[in-house]
Amino acid sequence: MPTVQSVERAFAILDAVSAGASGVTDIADRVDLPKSTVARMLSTLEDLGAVERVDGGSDYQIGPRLPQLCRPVDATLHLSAIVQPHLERLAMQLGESTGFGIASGSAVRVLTQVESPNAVQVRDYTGEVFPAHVGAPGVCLMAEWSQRELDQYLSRPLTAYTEHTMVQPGQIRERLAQVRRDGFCWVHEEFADGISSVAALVRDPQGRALGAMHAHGPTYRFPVEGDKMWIADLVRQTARQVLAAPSS
Amino acid sequence: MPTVQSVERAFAILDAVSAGASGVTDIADRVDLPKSTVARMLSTLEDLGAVERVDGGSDYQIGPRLPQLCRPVDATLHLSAIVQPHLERLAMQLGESTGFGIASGSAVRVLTQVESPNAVQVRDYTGEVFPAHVGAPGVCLMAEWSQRELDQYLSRPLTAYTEHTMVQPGQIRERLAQVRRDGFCWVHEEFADGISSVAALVRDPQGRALGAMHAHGPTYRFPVEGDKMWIADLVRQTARQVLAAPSS
DNA sequence: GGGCATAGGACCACGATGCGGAACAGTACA
DNA sequence: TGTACTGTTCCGCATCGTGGTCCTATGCCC
Repeated sequence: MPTVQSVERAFAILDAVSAGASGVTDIADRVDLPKSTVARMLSTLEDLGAVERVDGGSDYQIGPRLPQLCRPVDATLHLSAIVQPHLERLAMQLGESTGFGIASGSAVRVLTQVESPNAVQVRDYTGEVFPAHVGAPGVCLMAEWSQRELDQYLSRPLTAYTEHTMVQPGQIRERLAQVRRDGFCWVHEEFADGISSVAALVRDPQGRALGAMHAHGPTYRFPVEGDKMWIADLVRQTARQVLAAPSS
Repeated sequence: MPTVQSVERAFAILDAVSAGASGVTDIADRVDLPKSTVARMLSTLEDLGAVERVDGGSDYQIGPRLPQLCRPVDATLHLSAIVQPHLERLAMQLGESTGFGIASGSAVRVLTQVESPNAVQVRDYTGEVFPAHVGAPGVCLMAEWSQRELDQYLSRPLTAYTEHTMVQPGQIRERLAQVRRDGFCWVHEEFADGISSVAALVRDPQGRALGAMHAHGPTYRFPVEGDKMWIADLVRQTARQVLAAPSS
């Protein structure tokens, strides 16, 4: 099938811009095309937002359109976008990182994470997937599983992520019962050394769990002695607000 | 100036792919063009790497070319690439984050940072610019300034980033003399609360400072009591090796 | 297994669009 | 002021992109 020359030329020009070419003549030299051809292409690419002029001058650089194309719209991004302002507010209130995860089979995938205002903080886990039992969000989601799903999960040996990770089925069942009563879950140094976290479920108006919101921080400062209950309350309240208040 | 229709169409197709369209017919519907036009465009975009087929089938997704265009080649990236394996080895050896910064006027710009193997670590500062006096890499670079440059910098009030930041010119001059003797610099909680760091210069074969390599970590565990000297030696040695050993 | 519906892809006549040379305006520098 | 260079615009021309058509492949249903 014959290709479209104009599109090939446009990408050659984008290559040159990306590689540091500056003005029309420079780019024309690099791609071996007449200046008028390059000027017309640049004008079109600029209209499209694929390139932009540096400080309104006559030097070109890659524009915002290409990064936008690289971030494909994903159904879960919509949910992330709704949750995001709540996570940001919670991060400011607690001074720690916050995040949101959804079920991925019998694991949990971190959809989005908001950085702590502190320089020392937990690293970014966005996009990563973990077994449900090792972190607070996963435990919250497990509390919603049917008896059959739970039995199946607990019927095989569980992975310990630290020496503190709870892996005994009996203990896990007791923990889940407690989570169902409390509406939140604290996990200390089970997911990773030096990290504590608390999570609560985000539910839709029908009461189904969409995912779990969590806050986590270095154990040496989070939680402060005696603060566990109000922190858990705050996370639980924030989770409840996700689909109750308009996001803007 | 008239635009190039084919390029506009190509981007409309990229938009549709990015938005989740799957096959030729789907995309043709979304962009309101004949299938043959869309098929030809997709074939060209596929040749260019801008789109690719999902699992070799007939569904399309955004290809690797666009992210490549978004990362412009920068002269400093070459230097980063050379430094990177050294930073990675140092991060493994120390168990803390490492990084490399270069002079940017009288400030320091962090070119690259390598994560610590620890879950609790210093956040990523890559790309950020700081006044020279507030961090170990900047102080190392200041030690290379001429008397005139130093006088000019110290003639205006300096910004304190924490209550520990050294901002008195006399103290700074003494510190710089010490750094010239030692070949490294330790900074504790001056750049940010809870962070300590040590840096040493990376020099070219002519002895000129290209930038400064550093390691930093949460003060509660870095450095361990009594380890400051061997850590500083390790950073200084690693910095010396950057342009001495082949990078691979 | 056969029929049907749909999608993908190749082909080709045609004219619209893109090409590129030339000229001009603007800017920087000696 | 003159020169050199860059960016922009115009326009005649023909090449390239268009889009309708048709064929093949695939999946689904009976």
